[in-house]
Amino acid sequence: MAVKPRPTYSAIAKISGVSEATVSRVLNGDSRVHSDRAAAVLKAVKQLGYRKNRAATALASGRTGLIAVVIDDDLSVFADPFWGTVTSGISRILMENQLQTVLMVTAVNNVEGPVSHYLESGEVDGAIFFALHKDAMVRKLSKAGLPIVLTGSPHTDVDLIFVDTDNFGGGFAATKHLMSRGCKKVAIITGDIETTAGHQRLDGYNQVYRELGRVPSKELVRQGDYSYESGHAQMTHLLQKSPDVDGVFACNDLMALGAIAAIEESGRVVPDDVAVIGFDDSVMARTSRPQLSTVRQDIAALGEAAALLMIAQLSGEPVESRIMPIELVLRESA
Amino acid sequence: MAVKPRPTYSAIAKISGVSEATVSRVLNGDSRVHSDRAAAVLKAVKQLGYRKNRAATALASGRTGLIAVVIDDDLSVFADPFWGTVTSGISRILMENQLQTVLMVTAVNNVEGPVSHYLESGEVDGAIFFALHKDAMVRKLSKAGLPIVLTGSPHTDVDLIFVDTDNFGGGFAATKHLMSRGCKKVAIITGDIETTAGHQRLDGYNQVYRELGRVPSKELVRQGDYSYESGHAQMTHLLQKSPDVDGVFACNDLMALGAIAAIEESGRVVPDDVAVIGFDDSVMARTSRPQLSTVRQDIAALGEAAALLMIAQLSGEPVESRIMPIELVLRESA
DNA sequence: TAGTATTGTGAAATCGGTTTCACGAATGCG
DNA sequence: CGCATTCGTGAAACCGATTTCACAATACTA
Repeated sequence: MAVKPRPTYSAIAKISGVSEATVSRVLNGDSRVHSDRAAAVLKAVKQLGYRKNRAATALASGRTGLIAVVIDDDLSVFADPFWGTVTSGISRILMENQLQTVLMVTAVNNVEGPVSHYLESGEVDGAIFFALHKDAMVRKLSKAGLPIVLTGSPHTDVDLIFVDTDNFGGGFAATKHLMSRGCKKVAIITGDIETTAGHQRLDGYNQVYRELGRVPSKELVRQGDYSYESGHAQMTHLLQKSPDVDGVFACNDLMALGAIAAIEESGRVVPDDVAVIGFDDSVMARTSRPQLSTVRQDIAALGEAAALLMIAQLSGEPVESRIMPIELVLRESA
Repeated sequence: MAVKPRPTYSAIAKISGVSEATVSRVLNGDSRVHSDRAAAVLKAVKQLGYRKNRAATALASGRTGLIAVVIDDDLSVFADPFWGTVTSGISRILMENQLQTVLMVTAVNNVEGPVSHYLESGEVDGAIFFALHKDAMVRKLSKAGLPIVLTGSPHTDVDLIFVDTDNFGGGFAATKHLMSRGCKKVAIITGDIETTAGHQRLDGYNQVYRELGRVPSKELVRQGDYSYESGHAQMTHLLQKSPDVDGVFACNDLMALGAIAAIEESGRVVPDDVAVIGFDDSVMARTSRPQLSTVRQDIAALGEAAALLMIAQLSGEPVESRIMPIELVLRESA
């Protein structure tokens, strides 16, 4: 009936013959404690199977041991395994460092919204944000002193810490490969151009042309929205306006698949008539036919990097944003 | 410089002219407070923009306001959007009820592991588990008094609360449809047969045969592991051993796509020669060609139901496990 | 060797709420 | 109308850690 109450400092202090203050010192790595006393405390801790009460620690120290991971509601957590993977990478690293992940899937638009209030009021020690469209709120929180890491580049390049895929490099590598396999007229179907990631991929694409001393005609740059349907629609448009297009870099796999569908519907063959490269290396890239050549990002590593940057910030170390390398995965479509 | 300190009960008590005890009563809905005093307190609260300190509340009341969502590491959070969707459903509902989601992506096998200890030691008010392979740990925690909800049926049907898709109904509906479109010899590629979900889908399949007074030949029941490759391999095997198979129910979309690939490689046509139905209605089902007929589960609703069951448990209401309905989505493959 | 600086330690205050307890006032009952 | 309840309230204890502060013991300076 009577559940055995969890041990507290009081019990440890009694057993090891020191004061609670000393117990606290030992457990928080204060070096000024005599080693034999410290040993006695640690022994008692082990003997009792003691574990700190997080709430008490939080109240007394102001540190909660919680890191928020904030995901915009609009975002396709619902359809895109990408964010799940990033999140589990984050969670794993945080757990290894005695931190827990608080997941908030919610509308992040509002600077005065509940999320903002929650994060401001010290319920978490830091926050990791995913791919924002606006960073007003984040900047406000950052100014208020909350350690923050963005996953995905910030818009205004203030001094926010972020991790991101090498979008430019990915766009460059994909386009370059299309060129070097003989494509003369390489188009791009961009994603949401509002996002930095979308922009950077386009920049990579343009850079290839630039290095060849060429300029892509405006018609070859089509704007999609990362959906299958937009890939299909933009490709259809491309094939009508520029029937001699022979290569396409789609800014994600979903649009690439849409594009391939459109190409085949037009009676052309992938990759012989039109080569296609996607971005993400999602499951679909392997399971589609033809299998999709694509730009792979190490998504779990992205999450891990984000978590590590957060931990570094918490421990007061100087931190620098990180760009994660990409890898071109060649399959059948290009 | 000096940051304005957050208001506390003390401030509210002073402004509204009552004691801190009364402030607490008002803020916790104790009905015994005079309405005019209560009004004064609420006014002060609003005026100060007061928000409770979660750590202090947790320490004093023993309730942390946190619900753990525990995901087995092995699980394909990495490749499967399924769990991300469930999780965001959970998170949304919990947030609406002033609860936060603590995400733990970790190996759940060990009854004596860190997760178990963490959950036992009162750091969270409850835990929602995803698709377990063993429920020893969960049963232990449940016995220890921690409110628990499983997503996916438990193995040993002790009195654990769970939400699950109508796997039986899904298997039944898919198989039935194949039969009624004229298939004579319908095979099944099962998922991990260790999981209850896998079993139940198979049971649904068998039930259709049973109602027709038939028994599926052993050869028509092939065991996969939910991977694309296993779908491909099992289908190839099927086509060799039972060349006259004309319908396949694959227990997830990924295997269905693998099966379709194998069917087409053998020179047959989907759905004319062999009709295929998957399970999940993942993105791939829409983007593949032929588009995949499949069993749709309302995944977000699954998460929401799990969260609601948790909330009900926390408030002491009697709760019952829930089975969520499925829907057959017919596209091109069957 | 006297005087100051440094260490190691425990008592007690503190963090910000919740809850018990005691007590006066208001109500119910006979 | 007198006594037993019930109600509303505030003072104070409490939750379990951390941290300040004072003090004794030791180490260093001159």
